[in-house]
Amino acid sequence: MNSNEELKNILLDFDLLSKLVVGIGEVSEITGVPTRQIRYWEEKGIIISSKETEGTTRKYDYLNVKKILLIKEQLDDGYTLDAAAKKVEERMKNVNEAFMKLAQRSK
Amino acid sequence: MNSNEELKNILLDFDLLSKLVVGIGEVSEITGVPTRQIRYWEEKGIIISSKETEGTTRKYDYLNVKKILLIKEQLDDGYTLDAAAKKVEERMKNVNEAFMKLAQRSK
DNA sequence: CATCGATTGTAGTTTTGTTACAATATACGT
DNA sequence: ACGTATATTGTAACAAAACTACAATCGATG
Repeated sequence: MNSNEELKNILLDFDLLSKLVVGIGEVSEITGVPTRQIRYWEEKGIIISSKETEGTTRKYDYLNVKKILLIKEQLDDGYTLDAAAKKVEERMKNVNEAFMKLAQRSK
Repeated sequence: MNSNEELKNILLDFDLLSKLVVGIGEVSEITGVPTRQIRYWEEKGIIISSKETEGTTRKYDYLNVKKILLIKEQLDDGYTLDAAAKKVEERMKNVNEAFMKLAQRSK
């Protein structure tokens, strides 16, 4: 099986991938950021889980988790939370765009 | 930004994607298969969530969800559960392989 | 109609997540 | 040192989601 076929196999369900939303406990395990801290960032408007718009418990998709990881990086680098958030916001533009396009292409 | 760059952007965290494991309720919403039914398939050994190996509550990764979707398809086509499972097992070989390779490549 | 395969229902319990309060810590300017 | 702003953490009381272990149901086939 060649590379294109592999890719297609995944792309076919890229929209499935975008539906994989995990709980806050899982996010904490993946990223190493305590749940309490994640909720705090959310209070500040830096992270927006799917809860804001619907359900009762917070759910995080790939883009959210990615963002949390990036912010953590910046904090470790010595940036303030706001500065980290701003920097990451920029970087996320590219990630978002790429993700969305791939999701779109697979429909 | 060209296609390769987009792809790379995603591939960079393909291992993150593979860590996104969702709860049974979410799987049910995504696939349309009732939680009760998913647990039943698991009893029969057709689906293997992460619970068997670790935690206390079941978690499902992309491959698990994909498998559930495929089994549902086969059932709707009139196959028995065992037959569906067998057929899907074959198809999953390719999906597994592709997924693993992509995850690997991104390290 | 009895049996098998497949699914569904549910009570009672455990795990996970939520809010809303407050406490703590660190840094910075006056 | 003191006050202030930023950032994080703790926790009690409550709500949601998931778990197990029973049992019931339903359709097809011998």
